[in-house]
This record gives sequence, structure tokens and C-alpha cells, in this order.
Amino acid sequence: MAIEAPKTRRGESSRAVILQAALDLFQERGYEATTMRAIAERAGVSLGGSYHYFPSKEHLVLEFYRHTHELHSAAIAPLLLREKDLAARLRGTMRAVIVTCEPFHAVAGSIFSTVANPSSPLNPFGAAAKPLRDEVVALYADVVRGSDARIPADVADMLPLTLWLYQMGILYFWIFDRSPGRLRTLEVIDETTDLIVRLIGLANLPVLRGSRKRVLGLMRSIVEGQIA
Amino acid sequence: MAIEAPKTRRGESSRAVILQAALDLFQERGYEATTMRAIAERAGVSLGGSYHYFPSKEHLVLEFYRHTHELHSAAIAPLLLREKDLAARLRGTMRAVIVTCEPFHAVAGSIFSTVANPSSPLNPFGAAAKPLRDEVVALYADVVRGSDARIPADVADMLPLTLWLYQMGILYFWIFDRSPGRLRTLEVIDETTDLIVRLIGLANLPVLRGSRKRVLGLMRSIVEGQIA
DNA sequence: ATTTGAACTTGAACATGTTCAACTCAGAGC
DNA sequence: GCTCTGAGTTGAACATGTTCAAGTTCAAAT
Repeated sequence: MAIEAPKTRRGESSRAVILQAALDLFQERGYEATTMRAIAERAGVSLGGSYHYFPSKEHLVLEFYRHTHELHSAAIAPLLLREKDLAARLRGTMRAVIVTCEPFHAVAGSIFSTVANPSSPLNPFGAAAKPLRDEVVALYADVVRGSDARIPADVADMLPLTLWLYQMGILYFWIFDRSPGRLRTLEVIDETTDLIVRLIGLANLPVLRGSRKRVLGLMRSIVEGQIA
Repeated sequence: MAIEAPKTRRGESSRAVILQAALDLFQERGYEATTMRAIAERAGVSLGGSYHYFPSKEHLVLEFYRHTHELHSAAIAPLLLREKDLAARLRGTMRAVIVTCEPFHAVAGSIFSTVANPSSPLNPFGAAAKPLRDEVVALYADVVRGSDARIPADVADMLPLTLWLYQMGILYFWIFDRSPGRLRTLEVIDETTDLIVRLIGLANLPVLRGSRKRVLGLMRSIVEGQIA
């Protein structure tokens, strides 16, 4: 089920040309309106050609996702070097997600549905998605680690994974967002990142300490059981 | 796009027989493995027949959801009459969701992914799903209203919708749960319902009041924009 | 009794994702 | 130079959701 790697120079070129055609067409027409026949035609290969490199149409979308992750990662690198305030780092990172994904807003619904599909081997909690998931979680670990915020160790442990989940929530919201310039999503990001940082600050309050231990324990047990 | 209501007795019977065939087959084979041809054959109508009553295969799934909702609703009615403690009401309600849906566990993944697809007309935030969504939210309003918990008015306003969302989260977890008797999901339910009730109790703490206002304001604005 | 028309039914036709057996071709081994 | 192997390629065939023009039924209107 893994994406097949080409073994010759000819194969490399075919794979690249098919992927490019697919990405272009997805952007031009959206996922559903792009047929495998159209991809084959634009790539100059025959209908069955794509299936030598990509097990399904959805796998082409996954490559799309990997691509945006790389764009996003590059986009926030300067910010992560410069900024030390956690709220600012997180806000900048989330805003960059939206900005990076904006050209693909029309396609995003299909990407998300692929990713959310529990019976798909591609779903984000499964083994096949682990490499990409680890990369994204590592990015959020970097967001947290590079800040000057003082965070209790148990909270810091769970935070990257929690932020990865938070990012998926924001993306799901963004998909539905029809406001001009996705202003609504940006507002929600500003508000929620601020709230998250504030909540982390409150985590040491004596009244909350009991709940905090329980929440973290619960999350740990969920992670161990489901994501591993 | 609405589901067509039959206008004659003959039509009523056709619609019922098609729906029953679909529900049976979904349970037996899952959503994807059930073809429209198989539904037509079992219902004793021709291929195109379903489309007179249901605009698409997905709309048949919506009826499936309605069906389980009615089972669930009936199952918890006695509890909601008897029990006054909010934590117990919520815990019982959530446990009943799992018990009610258990026969469909094998099928739930493919159905969930279909419904979670943002571009599907059936996705839970869309217009087509509004009647059913309203019913489920009303059920959670009942869970809250019938309890003896003292809940701030602004929190109580948002609580039913929040619990509806929470239920979807639990169901998503449950889909992945492979533990015997779904014990893990039941544990998570016990833990989270308790946490939710505790959090509501904490909502009046002065340190949390500011965040509470902001969280509720945010949720209100999201609901207005997306769900309406 | 006949006519009418809306509701209902039919199944061939269509679009599209996917499969696969047959074919092409470049390069490694001799 | 020849052969052989396996990667790469092809396109017809298949499965399945959906459409729709044509046909059928039946109860109310005439």
C-alpha cells in the first residue's frame, strides 16, 4: 500500500510528471472534478500509468499534504529562530498554516476526509501516517521548546501532540470558513492560541492541579493505546 | 436535495422496503461494500428506484443515523426521568451511546468517514443534517436541564451543543477502540464526564471567570458562523 | 366508462476509480 | 551482439453511483 518508488530514471520522470499534473489539476478544478483520465492526459501517460506509482487517487492527495507541510515548515523557520514568546510563536505558526494552505482551500475538504477516514491506512492515527505525523509533532515540539515560557514538565510532554491535534481542529474549521480572507479563522486562531497559553499559565494553580493530573493521565493513556 | 416524501400508500411501502434493505445491508456488510444494486435487489425494486426517495446513497446513511439516535433516545429515557445527578446522567447517556452503537462497530468506520467528509451534504455541520442535529442537541439539553446541578446561565446555554460535539469525539475514539467490551472507551467516558462536570463546577472561580467569558464568546461566534 | 396526470418504476446509458494481462523497452550478463 | 529480466506502460474491461427518458399504475375528475 506504500507509495511505490521509481527504480529507473525514466520512472522518476514519469512519477514526477504525474504528480505535477495531479497537483496542478487539483488546484485548478478541485479534487472531485479532477478525473484520473484528466491527470493521465495532462501528464502524457495512459490511464493506468498513475497506479504504478500511486495506489489510489487519494494517495496523490497525501503527497499534496506532504508538500504543504514542507512549505509551512519553511515558512515559519525564521519566526521560530527570532521570536521567544510562546503565544507569538504559536500564533505565527498557526497563521502560517492558514496562509500556506490557502491556495488549496477548495481541495482541502477531500484531503481532510481522506485523513479523517478511520478505515483508511492513511488516517493520522495509523502506522502509515506516522512519519509525517512525527514530523508535524516535532515541529510543535520546536515551537514549545524554543520559547521562554516556563511550563511544567508533565504539561510540556503532552503539549506537542496536543497542538498537533489543535492544528487539525483549526484546519477543520478553516475548511468551512467562507469569510473573505478567512478572517474568521484568523480571529479564532488569535483567540485560541492566547487561551491555550493562558491555560498553561494557570496549570499550576492549586485548584486546578488535581484536574490537570487527571487530564494528563487520561491523555497519556489515550496516546499509548491509540497512537503508539 | 431533501429526502422525498412518498405521496401514495404504494410509495410509502416502497420507501420503507428500500430503507430497510439498506439498513440491513449496511449492518451486514458495511457502507462501501453495500452497492445500490444490492439494495435494489433485496428491496425488490429496480436500480433507479431508491433515487426516487433518497437523493444519494449517503442520504440512506443519514436515515441510519436517525435510527440509532432513536434507539439511544429510548434507551436513556428511564435514566433521565429517575436520576438527578448531572455526572450520573451524562455518564449514563454516553455509556448508552456506546451500547446502542455496538452492533454497528464494524461498520462505523466507513460510515463515519462518509459523514465527516466536509464536502458531503450530510456532514454534521451542514444544513441537511440540521433536523437530526437539533434532536441530538435537544437530548443533551434535556440531560442538563433535568439535573440538579447549578450551572451559570451562559455556560448552560452552550453546554448542549458542546456535549453533542463531545459525543462525536467519543464516537471517534470508540471507532478505533479494539479492546474487549470497548472497556477503554467506557473508561474514557467515565473519566471525561467526571472532568466535564468538575470543570463546570470550577467555572465560577474568580481566576477562571475571564477565560470562561472568552471561551464562551468564542464558541458563540463559531456557532453563529458555522452551524446556524 | 373514459380520460387525465401525477406518482411511481424501470433499466439502459453514462462517468469515473480501479484492475490486470499483455506489451514495450532499456540495460545487465554473457 | 544476443538474450533475458524486470521496470515501465498501455488501454480495454470491470464495478459502481447516478441520471433520465420512457413506460406503468391508479385514483380522482369528467
